[in-house]
Amino acid sequence: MTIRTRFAPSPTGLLHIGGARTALFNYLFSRHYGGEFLLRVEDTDRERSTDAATQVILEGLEWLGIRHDGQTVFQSSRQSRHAEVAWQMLEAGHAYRCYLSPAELTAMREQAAAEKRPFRLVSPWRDRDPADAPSDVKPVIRLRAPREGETVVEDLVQGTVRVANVELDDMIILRSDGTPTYQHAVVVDDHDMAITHVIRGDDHLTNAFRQSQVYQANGWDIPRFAHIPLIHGADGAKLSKRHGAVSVLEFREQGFLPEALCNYLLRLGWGHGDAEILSRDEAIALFDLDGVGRAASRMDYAKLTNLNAHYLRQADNDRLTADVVARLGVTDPAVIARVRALMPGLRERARTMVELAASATFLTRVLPFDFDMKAAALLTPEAKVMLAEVATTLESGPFTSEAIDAALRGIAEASGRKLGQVAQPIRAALTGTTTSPPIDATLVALGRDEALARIRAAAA
RNA sequence: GUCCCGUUCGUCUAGAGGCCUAGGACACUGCCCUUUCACGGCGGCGACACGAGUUCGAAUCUCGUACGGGAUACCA
Repeated sequence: MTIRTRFAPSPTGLLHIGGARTALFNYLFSRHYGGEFLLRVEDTDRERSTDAATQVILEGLEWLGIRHDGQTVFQSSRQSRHAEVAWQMLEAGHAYRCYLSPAELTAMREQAAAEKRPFRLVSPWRDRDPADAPSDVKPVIRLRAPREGETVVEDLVQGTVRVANVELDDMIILRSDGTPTYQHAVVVDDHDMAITHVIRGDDHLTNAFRQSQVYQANGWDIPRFAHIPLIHGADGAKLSKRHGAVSVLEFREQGFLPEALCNYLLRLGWGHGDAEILSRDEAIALFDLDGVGRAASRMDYAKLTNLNAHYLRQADNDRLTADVVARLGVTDPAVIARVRALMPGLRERARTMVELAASATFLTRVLPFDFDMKAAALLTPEAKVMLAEVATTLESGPFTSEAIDAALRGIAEASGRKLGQVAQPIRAALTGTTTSPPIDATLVALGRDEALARIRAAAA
């Protein structure tokens, strides 16, 4: 049997990291078993769904490199099929028309609350003669759920979960306006799409009971369920805007690489021995549902950042340069060349693209520029004399890393200074700061003309 | 309220009755390396929520308590 999974977001907001991880797990699981991964946009709530949100979800998945198979299914386009199934269930006696008005429902609920007893709706219309139906109320269609026994869900992550059927009331499958409810639509769609494994957040665990009943009423095979724990904020509370970046696209803005985010998300709630760094291929080879934990996990930016630094160090220099140049708004080919030249040294020192870009800004400066406090302090009268000497020395000879290194060591030795005492003032002159990649590489990236101009300006 | 789920270092996790004096990673921290900043290397700190029980033996099994989370919609 071909394994088929799906990711079914509702386009009512952003693609947050919890959703992204759910998509990742579905994707990895299907790939691991050589199956298919489908995408279904659950836009049945017309009020809250927007095209913009759909686009954000699509863009987020693409950025993360989570590709789905086949056409994207829009749930709204399947409403007639949902209704059709509802009518069939009605005809077969697995569902019934309920004429309870919203007002009556509210009254029943309030009374139950007042009496401090749990509210379990038992609709009088479940067994009442439809001939008694009031003519002024448009009915909803409710599932005729079993009243006795229990419903059991064999969950691949949570284990066997069971609930007494008396706890579950007859849910609405078709609203009075003829539109399907989510609980019904999901089942019909998953069945029609031949989904074999439903992997989703555990906030849906209790929905699985009701959905199982719909499958059973229709005589359909129930897919395997896997309810994965939610991701919480660093404070342990449910993820929300106040936790900083929530949307995956925000992570992109904050300078995280998609491969780093995927690796981080994979390890959040899933483990495989001591494996920490996993490429996409390794993840596909190793991923399985038995490695998924049951407890909610917290978002940890420090770990994400550390992972990002790892991937930054092995990323392609041209790719990083393009990103940095875009973030800095640089268009001058000469400056772009400097950034590219120094990229191997820069990327060793940054943890995010934002930091990388910041570390490259000195390459875009135009004389005269400001020095930060520490850099300015390095430019003592004595240092300025030395800088003039350095400038003179570097005027001739090959302007290569090796030659520059040799020349600077010569100056240090001749003047009885440590190399650091020579390099730091040069670094200050070149960058206006006290940190940069190795001084020889920095000089080479800037080019002889620009480098000497900066050193002379600082020596003056 | 009721139903369902969960609980190992600060965080992510390894752990499927003896291999656990509980391992790894991040964070924090000491030292080394060093051309600044990083990287790296070697150390340190640090956890089985609590209480009963089963067992020769429990982080691992059972029950209870506490604390979290989710669900209880003509939302998804």
